[in-house]
Amino acid sequence: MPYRHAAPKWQGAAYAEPVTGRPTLTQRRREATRLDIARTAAALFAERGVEETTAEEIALAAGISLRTFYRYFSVKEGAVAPLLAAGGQRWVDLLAESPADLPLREALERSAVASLTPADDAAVEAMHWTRSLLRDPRLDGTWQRVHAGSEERLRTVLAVRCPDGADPLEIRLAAAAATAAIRVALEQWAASDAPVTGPGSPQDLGGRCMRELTAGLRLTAGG
Amino acid sequence: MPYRHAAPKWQGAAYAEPVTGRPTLTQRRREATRLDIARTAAALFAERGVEETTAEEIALAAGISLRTFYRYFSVKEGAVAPLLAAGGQRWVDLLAESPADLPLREALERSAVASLTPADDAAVEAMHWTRSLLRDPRLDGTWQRVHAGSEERLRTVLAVRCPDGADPLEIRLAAAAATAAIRVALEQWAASDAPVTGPGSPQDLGGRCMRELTAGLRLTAGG
DNA sequence: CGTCGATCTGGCACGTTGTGCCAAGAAGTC
DNA sequence: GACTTCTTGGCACAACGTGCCAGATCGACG
Repeated sequence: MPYRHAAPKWQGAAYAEPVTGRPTLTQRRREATRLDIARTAAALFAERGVEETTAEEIALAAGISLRTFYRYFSVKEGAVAPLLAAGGQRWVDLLAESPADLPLREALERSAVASLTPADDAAVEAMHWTRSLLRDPRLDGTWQRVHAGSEERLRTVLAVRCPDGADPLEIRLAAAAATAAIRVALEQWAASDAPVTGPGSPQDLGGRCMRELTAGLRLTAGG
Repeated sequence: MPYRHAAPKWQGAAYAEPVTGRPTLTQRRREATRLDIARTAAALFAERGVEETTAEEIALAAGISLRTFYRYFSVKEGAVAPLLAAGGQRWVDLLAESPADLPLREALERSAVASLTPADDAAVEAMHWTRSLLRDPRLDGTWQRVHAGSEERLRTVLAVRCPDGADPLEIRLAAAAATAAIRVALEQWAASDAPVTGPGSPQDLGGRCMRELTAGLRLTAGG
């Protein structure tokens, strides 16, 4: 059950992205609706369980039709993916922006810890949703899929930063191991009752995992 | 969609497992049927794709009813899990049996490589099925789930081998990273056209990945 | 051997999932 | 305002996955 996410074809001339500034109004409205649905679904899933929540209920609660719901998310369980994937997205973005002369292992660790440090209320909220949602085994698939997406994007960024002749296997391994480290840190945190900051927090556990890992991975690129 | 696998309740007095020898005849027949379905499903999935294969077709081809199919596998895509999970099962079994005085990182690497080295025709067959099945994105979820299962079982075995005060986070990380390494090796092999032995084979790539990893993971237990 | 209890099986009904199709409305361009 | 492109929701529909029930089958025991 792939997450096709009802990819709109922004290839038409009409909704072309303006050269300057951000995406068009329609695009932003669409993204807002997407997040609306995600929050609605998260609330229902956390309150009454995934199994006991129908796609129609989510749609109705979000003020849209069932058919439209499936245009935003091709799978019911995937409706909460935007909340679960936000951190991972930030991670690869930060890594891509980090200074090129920084040793790769350092860049990886710093960006990971930074992405696990909630920057605003939305990030704190997303972490709490993560903790709630991870209690439902029916979202395991979504959780795995989200990290598979992170892993792939991370692989791309790593490939850019690494010397041209880098072994693809090494890159894949580094991306997979690093993603697994973040996942483990989040799972461990979610299973505990630690707050989002301080000892036992995601950035604490994540930092420990990443250090444990990068101490051995031969990521010799960079400074 | 959790894999409940229609767990039979072998708690009744009737089908109690004999103290000696293997499981009862009924149990073995059940396992055989399970593998039958798995092979049938794999053949259909590989031939015509997961999307285009209905659960009823698998059931019919395997000589059972649709209802019975769902008693063996609660999700259509999960029907091939036994084939994909065989290697991982062997891995944790080998690790659990490996000598206790062997350094953990050595034991991990050796058992991993051994489990990736096809021991019989069935193992070779399973590897070829793996390669075929990994081409269908609709089996990504099953693939991830299989490794999630391996990771959990590996965690259990590692916990037994590690000193009592071992950090749970460290154990989880090691299990996750090692599982990811094997997964990457298999994915890389499946994407190539390398044979099941020699350079580029699963045990070759798996060994490289594990060495890369264990060189850094602080698995200081054992000799 | 035959009885008994537990399990396996298949058929049916049923709610839910997810998609194709189409017409109506809204957004953006000229 | 005319035109194009995209979004929306309603309908129909195949497939999915489960609860339920009656019949067959298995294993134990006397």
